[in-house]
Amino acid sequence: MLRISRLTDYGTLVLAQLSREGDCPTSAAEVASATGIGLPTVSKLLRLLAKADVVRSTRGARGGYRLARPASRISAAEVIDALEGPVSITECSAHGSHCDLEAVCNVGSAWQRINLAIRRALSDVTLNDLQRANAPVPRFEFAGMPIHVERDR
Amino acid sequence: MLRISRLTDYGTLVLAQLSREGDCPTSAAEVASATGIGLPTVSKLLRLLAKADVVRSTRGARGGYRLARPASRISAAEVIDALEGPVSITECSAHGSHCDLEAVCNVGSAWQRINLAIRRALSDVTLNDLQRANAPVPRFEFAGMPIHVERDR
DNA sequence: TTCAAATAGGACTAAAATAGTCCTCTTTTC
DNA sequence: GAAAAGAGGACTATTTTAGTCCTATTTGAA
Repeated sequence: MLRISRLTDYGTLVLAQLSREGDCPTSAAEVASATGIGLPTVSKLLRLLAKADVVRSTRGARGGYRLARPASRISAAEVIDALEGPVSITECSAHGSHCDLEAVCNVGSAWQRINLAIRRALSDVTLNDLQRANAPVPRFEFAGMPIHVERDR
Repeated sequence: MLRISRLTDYGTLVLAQLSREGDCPTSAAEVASATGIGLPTVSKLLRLLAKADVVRSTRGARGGYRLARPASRISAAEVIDALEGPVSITECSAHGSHCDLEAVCNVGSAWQRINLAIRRALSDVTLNDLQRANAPVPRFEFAGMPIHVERDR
């Protein structure tokens, strides 16, 4: 349930690698060999991330990619949006209210609120957190109420 | 991103309908006609939900389905687990730690913790919450633009 | 000034997950 | 015993996702 795509998962590895490389442009090929992910796939990921301004590209010889800003200012939500598109938790909620079952459907809005809660949480998790193994578990809220979340287990 | 499947969405409609019917067994056909979802699909959903003990079935003539307990004690997480299987946010985290990139992968645990937090949030949302239709529908926006996505059908 | 190293972008294919349908069997009521 | 229901599984079609490849463009440096 609620799974991020494999590509997004790879995306975080790629970004983590760029983060390690610091500010000088790193080529897709270097990232590929450092992460073990195939070059065509890495290239595709980096292109998508560049389009979303999560990374910046430099073309030409000695070119490559680097993070568009520090890892502490890149959120998990941005990465997911860049790689999967900003879609919502249910299909119909993404269209406003265009769905065949509209007349009888009355459950939409709670899913939307759940979605919002999840997005908010993902916005609070940065690439830095994703890299650091022991960051605190994010706090979730639903309908304005904090939802209690356990610490590690 | 992070979308529940259409079947799960339908599942909540089906459950909402059963909840409205109260405690007497309601046939899949009745649910289908009340919700506008196809009968074969409704049957499949109810069978899965019965297997997970979210609904209880009565066989034979005048049989049907009813909720296994009050709507306030059925969580969104249970419904998702029943219809999509209990999987995690990333592929590798679902298998323990079997992934080709294991040696170079150091981002796993934060996703796992995000996953835990999301599950926790979904466990706190009940079918009752999902049915209550009116709460202000938050306009969903990203980077200032309302998000819509996805093709029409 | 030309070559090689890069990214940009899109088209395409293959594989996997999802959705939906259908058929047959069993259980139960009337 | 007939009809109304669920159980279960097999199957097909569709959609999504992943991954590859080709060509064009940009840039640095010999």
